[in-house]
Amino acid sequence: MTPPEAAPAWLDGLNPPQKEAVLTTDGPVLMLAGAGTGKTAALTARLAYLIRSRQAWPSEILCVTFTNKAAREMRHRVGQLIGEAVEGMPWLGTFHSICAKMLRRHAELVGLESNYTIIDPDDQQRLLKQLIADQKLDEKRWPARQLAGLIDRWKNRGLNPEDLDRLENESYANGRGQEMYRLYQDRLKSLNACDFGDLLLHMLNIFRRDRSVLAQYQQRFKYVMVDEYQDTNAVQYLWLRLLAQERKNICVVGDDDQSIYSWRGAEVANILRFEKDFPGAKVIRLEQNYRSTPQILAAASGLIAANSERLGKTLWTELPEGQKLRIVGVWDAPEEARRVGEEIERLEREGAPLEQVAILVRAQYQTREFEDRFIQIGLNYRIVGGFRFYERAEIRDALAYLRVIAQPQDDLAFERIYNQPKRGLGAKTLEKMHAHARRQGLPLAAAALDLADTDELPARARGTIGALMGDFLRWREMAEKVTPSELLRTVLEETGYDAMLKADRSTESAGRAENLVELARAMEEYETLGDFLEHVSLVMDNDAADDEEKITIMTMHAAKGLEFDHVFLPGWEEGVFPSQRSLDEGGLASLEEERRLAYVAITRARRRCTIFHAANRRIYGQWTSSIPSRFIEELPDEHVEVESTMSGGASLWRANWSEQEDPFAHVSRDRPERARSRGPGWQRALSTGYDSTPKRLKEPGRSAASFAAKPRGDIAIGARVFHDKFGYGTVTDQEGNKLEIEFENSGTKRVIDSFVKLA
DNA sequence: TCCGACAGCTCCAGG
DNA sequence: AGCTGTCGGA
Repeated sequence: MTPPEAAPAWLDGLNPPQKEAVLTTDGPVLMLAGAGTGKTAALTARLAYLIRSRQAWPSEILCVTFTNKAAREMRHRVGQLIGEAVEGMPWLGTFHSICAKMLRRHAELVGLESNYTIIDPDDQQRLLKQLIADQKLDEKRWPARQLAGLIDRWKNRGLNPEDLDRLENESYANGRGQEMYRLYQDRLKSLNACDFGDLLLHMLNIFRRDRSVLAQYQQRFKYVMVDEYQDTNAVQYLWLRLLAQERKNICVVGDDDQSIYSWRGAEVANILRFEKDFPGAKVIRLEQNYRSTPQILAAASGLIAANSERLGKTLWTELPEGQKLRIVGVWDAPEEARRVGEEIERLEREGAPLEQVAILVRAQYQTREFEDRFIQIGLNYRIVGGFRFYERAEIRDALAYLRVIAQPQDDLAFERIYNQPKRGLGAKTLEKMHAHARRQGLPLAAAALDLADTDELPARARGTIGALMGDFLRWREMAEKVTPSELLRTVLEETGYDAMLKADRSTESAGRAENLVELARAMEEYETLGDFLEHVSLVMDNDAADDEEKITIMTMHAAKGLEFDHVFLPGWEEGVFPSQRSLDEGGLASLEEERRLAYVAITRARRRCTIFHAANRRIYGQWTSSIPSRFIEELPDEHVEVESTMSGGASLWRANWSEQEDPFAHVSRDRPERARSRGPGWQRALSTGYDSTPKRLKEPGRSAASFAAKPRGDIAIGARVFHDKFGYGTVTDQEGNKLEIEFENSGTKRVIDSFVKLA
């Protein structure tokens, strides 16, 4: 280690513990950083220092964040510190994006190709639905949603199908959990796809199985840094530990009071056991808060003190006193929105920048009321999170086309668009394609191509499919020559998707067309289709860069790590916040997590924080009355001021609330973690040479492209066969897997051999 | 095959 | 309330 003789100016701006964190580069470091204590500053300074002092090249530092926002922020700030000279940082990003990048290089080790598709939760559920139907399970009793949740949780814990114990297995469809999980994983492999959870689990499996790959990354990463360490789940923890255990130059930053992702499998215990995992770890506490006024800080600290299991820390600040937290009780949700709107307009008149104003809600559904109101009064707002750009139907359609072009095995994408826009292909056709695909072990698109040349389908459908498949071949060739965005424009034009939107005179269709234009524009930054598709599934969110001044509406979760001068916290009512779900299930642990969330929310505020609670609110369309959140009661009196627009008002509610008893007597249960290595993976032999390289397979008089498939061994010319639809017949010709058959009652037809039985 | 009516579910949080 | 999936009719 070389302490710099002339410390750069940016090091001077740091306080002693921050400096220590920056300069302690070697060995394990645990930075316990309370809200607003400048941990991002310390982390970025540390990064810059490592690079500046030549202890590591940017490419030798692994820096993991939780959100894209945080990654972007860090990239930006490091750039400012060390200048443009350094080409980005290839290994700075979220767990998922870093793993996706690694997995592209080692895909074959888990039976994937490097152009694998990353499917989103929507695709995941559709896939599971299919599997549930295949297995003749009652989807009503065993919803796909539930299975998806279980699989996610298993993956978060680093469990492969074979790692499940009996108890886990029992948790779905009377002991078929493991079987369904395995089927799902097999299906993903055959689609050359993986879900979000797989990105991490696959990499963990690779690291565990293949020492040389692990060693390669252990060598590469001289330093590892992890932000929001309290939110790492088991699989992330295991992954990190493997990567860091060789050099032990790992610096993690976290705050147990801000652990709000246990629903995603995060284990606060990870931060508590860091010193055990890395003996001799240096623990550095950042306790000076630079963000909030003493009033805000005291209120938040008073609230979080109600939690039991804490590492404990004392935040202090040198900032001037400031104003107390304000608690406003209103009659109903519309009034709440009205009040917030008025307050923001007042702030605006006083000259406060709208960028410094945020409304933080517990759940996404709360945003609607504010949107309605703000549209009415013409207040500029931006909703972060929620419906992501790429979750809109038209965007998903467009992406589905691109996915099929990039990766013909992507059945989910093909299924989405084979009849979108409507081209007269319905459920019957799909069923045929599925049947054929399954029999031949082909991707759906390949099966479609196969069927286009036969008499299995009505002539019309055949022609349509042939044309569509021809289009895909052409687009696939085009993809090599033109930019992704040009390709998209062509596809939208040639499929008639554009025309479909134009023909639709509804109000939304114009917006949809705009979104597609926006999509094409966003694609212009990308050189290859693959780059873009990965980006869109992992990174793209809808806070499109715009220069207009806007207030921000987002969830408390999304707000972690951010700060605003003015923060509004609506909906502090029992059942909304803490949420009903957390009250119904999860017991004390769950309630404490809600309280941490409240702590996070309040500590986002720099200068002013206002909490609202409404007496009435619609829930599922039903007007429901509610009582103020217990968290309001828990705020220390000396740091709050209460205001109510109703007679009796909040103070009365507070009094009433105190009478309630606490129903959370029992403590949460934790299942022992089980995670071990799995056996050798299996390589799925991909069917019959179907790949993304366009092939010259044109045959005059047939559909644009034919598909070379292996014939069935047991059928020869002259054989007598039976077909479900056409009845008995005799084979008169054979070409690959296609037979010409003279049927006794249906004339001569071309059919696929898998559709007939030997008679 | 497509479209509209109706029933049932949801709304906790992210990559 | 608003969305999605299912069912019956053109």
